[in-house]
Amino acid sequence: MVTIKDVAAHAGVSTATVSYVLNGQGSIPAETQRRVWESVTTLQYHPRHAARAMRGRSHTLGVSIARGYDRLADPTAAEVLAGMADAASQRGLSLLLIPRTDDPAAGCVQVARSGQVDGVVLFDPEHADARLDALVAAGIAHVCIGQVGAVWVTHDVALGMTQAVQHLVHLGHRAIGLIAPDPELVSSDWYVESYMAAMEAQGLMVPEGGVLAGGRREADGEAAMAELLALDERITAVIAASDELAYGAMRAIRDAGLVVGRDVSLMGFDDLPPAAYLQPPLTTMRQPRYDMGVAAIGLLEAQVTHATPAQTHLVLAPKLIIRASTGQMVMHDS
Amino acid sequence: MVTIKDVAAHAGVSTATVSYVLNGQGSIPAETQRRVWESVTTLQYHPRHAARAMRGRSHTLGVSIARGYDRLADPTAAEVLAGMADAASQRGLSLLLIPRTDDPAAGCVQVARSGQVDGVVLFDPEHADARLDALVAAGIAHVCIGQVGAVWVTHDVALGMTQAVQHLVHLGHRAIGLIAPDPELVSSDWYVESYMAAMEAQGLMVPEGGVLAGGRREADGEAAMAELLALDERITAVIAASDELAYGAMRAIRDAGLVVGRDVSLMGFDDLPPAAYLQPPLTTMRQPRYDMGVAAIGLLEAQVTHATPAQTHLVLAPKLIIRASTGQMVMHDS
DNA sequence: TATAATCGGTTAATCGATTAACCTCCCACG
DNA sequence: CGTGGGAGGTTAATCGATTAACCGATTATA
Repeated sequence: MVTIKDVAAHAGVSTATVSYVLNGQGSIPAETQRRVWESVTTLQYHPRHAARAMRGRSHTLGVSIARGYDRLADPTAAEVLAGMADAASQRGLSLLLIPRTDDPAAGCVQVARSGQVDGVVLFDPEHADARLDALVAAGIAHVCIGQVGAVWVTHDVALGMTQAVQHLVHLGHRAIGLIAPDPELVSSDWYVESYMAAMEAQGLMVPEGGVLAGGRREADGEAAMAELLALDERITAVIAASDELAYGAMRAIRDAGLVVGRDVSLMGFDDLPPAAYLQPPLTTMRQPRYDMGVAAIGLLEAQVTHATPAQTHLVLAPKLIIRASTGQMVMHDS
Repeated sequence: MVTIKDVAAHAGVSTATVSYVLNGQGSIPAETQRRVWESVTTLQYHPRHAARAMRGRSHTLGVSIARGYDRLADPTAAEVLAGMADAASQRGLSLLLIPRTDDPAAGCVQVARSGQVDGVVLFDPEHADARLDALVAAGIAHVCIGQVGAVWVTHDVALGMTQAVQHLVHLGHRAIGLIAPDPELVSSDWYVESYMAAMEAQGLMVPEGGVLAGGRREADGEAAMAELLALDERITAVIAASDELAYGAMRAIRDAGLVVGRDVSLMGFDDLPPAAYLQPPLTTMRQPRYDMGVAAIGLLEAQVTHATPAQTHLVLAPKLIIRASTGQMVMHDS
């Protein structure tokens, strides 16, 4: 293994000089710098990361994934991670997947206390997340993907809901229902409230019984949709708070003998890959997943380097992806 | 920051004793060990990773993703990564996403030469992969996801194709076509040859013009399928070498006024998430992605620790996922 | 009896890079 | 002529953990 000593010997200078040249410090004449760099490339020298990290930072950020690494296969998480990875690379930082132990909170703290990482990104933080509490208690820099804790990045549910309602209104819909997320999730209230606000802003009444707590899975969406279709007031458009709920809702509509996009317009939230492959393809609000990852790294690095973050949180705009599951409202004479 | 000195002072022993206790070496009496451990927990001591890594290994493995981190959002890659992450955690190893630089090969070498990682997992290795060449030249432990280089992990195309053909034969099909991958990909030949072998093993003739080079994208599958449908010999079942090709093929079948799973049976390879949501849901060969990740870590760790790997490669079996896109052959009187 | 191993530890060297402190030479200035 | 100061380096302390070598007293073995 090539060390700084080898380079120093090869270039005929001391190790200190090599270090100064490498880090662009001190007053080293151009000629000497050239010699040092030449030795570096000749010997293929790469400073030992561990030795460097012993003083100062490790220039590595940790990523804590709560629900198991199979969560990586979820495109929602993977795209955020992709954004983080790109952003980190650009800043000369590495990303470390924090090993999952029996106690995730302990794992996060351990990896930071040991100096392996300078800060931690928390995926899927929950209300009372043990990891979050532990990081706060230990004074470790961190940022949450989702509106939890002190520093976080999230997507703009209110804006998304506003655009969703507007889209449907432009198509002529007035009776718009909502299949909300599982009430146990923090975000649930946000979806419901934003929907209410968006409806009011458009001067629309929320249909009687038109807001249903859906759940998380496809089946929940199916059940909720069936209920919505059974209402007295005919609902012509439905917003599902997630794509997965929308998948189920779509099935319920079809099972009722109706055509999605014609008889009933349906929207999702997320834009997961299957959305484009459904029959009909699903109109949905694409979440700015990649950008959330980029933003998270920015906030975390600011914390690590400046200690006093200029910003504590970011809310990113979603994007309306119009496909065939929403269409012009058609008058029925039922 | 709590160091080993603090622990030593608190426990009333020397730092060496603490080190021995922590690493389970030397002959330290139980009572002393107890005192040390007590101090460790009281002071919340975590050994500094950098100091540890200065001697011996970093206990970290690198992951090099070729095509950009957006590749992470591809469930194929994400699931492999999930397997790697779980396997690494279990062995007390961390996983580092290797930062992407202008020169990926240099990045891989740099991160290993600097001792930041002990070995590297290569995603998406190509025929003449610059990263692979660089790692070999530098003598760095590595393993490829895909049959390239000296140490690799892959899925069993031959077995998958055998099972696929068998499945279709059991359903009564005899005229089975193949939409092959892009001929430029290394794996293309494997698919074609395996298909030929599987057909022969079943005593079937390959239909005239029944093997078409598809490509990579959905559109390629659509075009190929259209061509297959136009053949003189009526083909009743088609195997697409990837789910994505199958998506397009499915569209072509529908556009021809035929029903997938009844008039024409269609299979994919991969089992990506959308496969289950298609109309009809796609029968496909699920690749052992997660297990490939686990296996890769195993091979890499063996290399890192024992220098002389017992195994140089692993071929894992895929799994047939039967859905509605394949069905009993029906006699037509066309 | 001489030699060696055991006990429960300690001391000090070591890993590779950073950086504060210092050194020497040379030139300019008063 | 003496002094100050910058240019162009060097020396050595330092980071935190690991580990070979060793300590003196006691006991087992040859």
